[in-house]
Amino acid sequence: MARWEPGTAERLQAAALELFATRGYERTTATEIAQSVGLTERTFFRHFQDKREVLFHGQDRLSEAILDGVRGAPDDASPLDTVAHALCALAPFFSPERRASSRTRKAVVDDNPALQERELRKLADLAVLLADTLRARGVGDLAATVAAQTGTAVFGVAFGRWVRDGEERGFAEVVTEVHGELLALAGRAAPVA
Amino acid sequence: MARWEPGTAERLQAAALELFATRGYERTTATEIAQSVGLTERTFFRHFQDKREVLFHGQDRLSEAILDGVRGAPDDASPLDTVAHALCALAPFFSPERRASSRTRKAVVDDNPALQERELRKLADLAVLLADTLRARGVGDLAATVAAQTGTAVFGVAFGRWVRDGEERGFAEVVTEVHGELLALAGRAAPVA
DNA sequence: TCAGTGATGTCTGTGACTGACGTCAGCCAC
DNA sequence: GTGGCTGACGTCAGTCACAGACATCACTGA
Repeated sequence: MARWEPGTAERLQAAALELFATRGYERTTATEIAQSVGLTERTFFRHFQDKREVLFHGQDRLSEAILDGVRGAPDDASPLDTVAHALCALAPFFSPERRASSRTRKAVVDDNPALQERELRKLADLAVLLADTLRARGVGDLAATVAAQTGTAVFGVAFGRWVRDGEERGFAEVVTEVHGELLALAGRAAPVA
Repeated sequence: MARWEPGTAERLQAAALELFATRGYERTTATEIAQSVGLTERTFFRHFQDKREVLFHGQDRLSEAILDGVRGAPDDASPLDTVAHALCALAPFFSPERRASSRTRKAVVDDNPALQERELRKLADLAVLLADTLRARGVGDLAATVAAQTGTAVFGVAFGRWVRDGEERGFAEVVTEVHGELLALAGRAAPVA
């Protein structure tokens, strides 16, 4: 038998989400989270750079999936379609069974400005990676930046709607709707401001 | 003569920017900022909710200007054009003389993740206000959300380019370029993903 | 003249984080 | 099988961002 149970970070994350959801983020200390799984505060901070990060553990798999989606898009797809395609490929991460826990987590984040800030930064970091990946596909600098920025905005809006809507709507469906709305808006706009 | 000099917040802000630019954000304590203008740490935190906020003092005037621009746009302008119009009206805030200090400030922010997070949140808060203002003009819910989100993305990209480019380019000109790029990208996209 | 106001200082406490160092089971070489 | 190495953890002490409670005192208006 191992000296320590494996999956320490995951246990800390689960305990943190539970405590945050019941007591609130600010009224939960890192010491409490650690103690609730039989560890010390110091160990908590060895696994996570800071207290907020515990809610974002494992999110890089999502980012990687998006980038893979971009890299796997047809060569002749436009930048915006490439991103939309990659977002739709994320559907497995947002299956109906995961909606409940996503909602709990989102409620916790929405309830605390500090957590919102971290979430926004993760999204911004993703936008930078997205732009890099688009540039690697030959997309021009400005076009890549704008497409990446717009794409993450679409992702954010779509995710919020997917979590909020009680009705059964697949994630890809919501992405398509939001993406379509963007194109409709652009179609009604003039090229010169 | 008044017991205390007026403009305490402004003096703290100037001192903070100076110290952050020379020593770096993390190696500057709130106590040091306060003492450099003859005040105490406690007074610093009476003027600013937290240490980061000192770099964002007075930014609400910018937000108000954007919202005014939206409210003052012609009634028949499309949502995206309305936002672009409002952004161009921001040019007085981004005059050539202010570019140097904007660049200093941006360098400080770009150098510190915590400051980036705060900046992103300010932008996100602006997007919410923008969406509300668009809705008040009769724009539909989803359209208002997407236009506001896209508009703040355009603002962010345009601001970054305006600060970065050494060449003399007016802010409105950069906004028009970025906005145009977005429309061009949308024109090359298909409505169904 | 005198109570009220507002910006400030002082004191004290909490909690997020960090560096240095000690501990100890499992693994590997010899 | 013994000794050393490693990795995950604990312990201790320290810094700093913030916040509550209370005192101070120039200025103000009645």
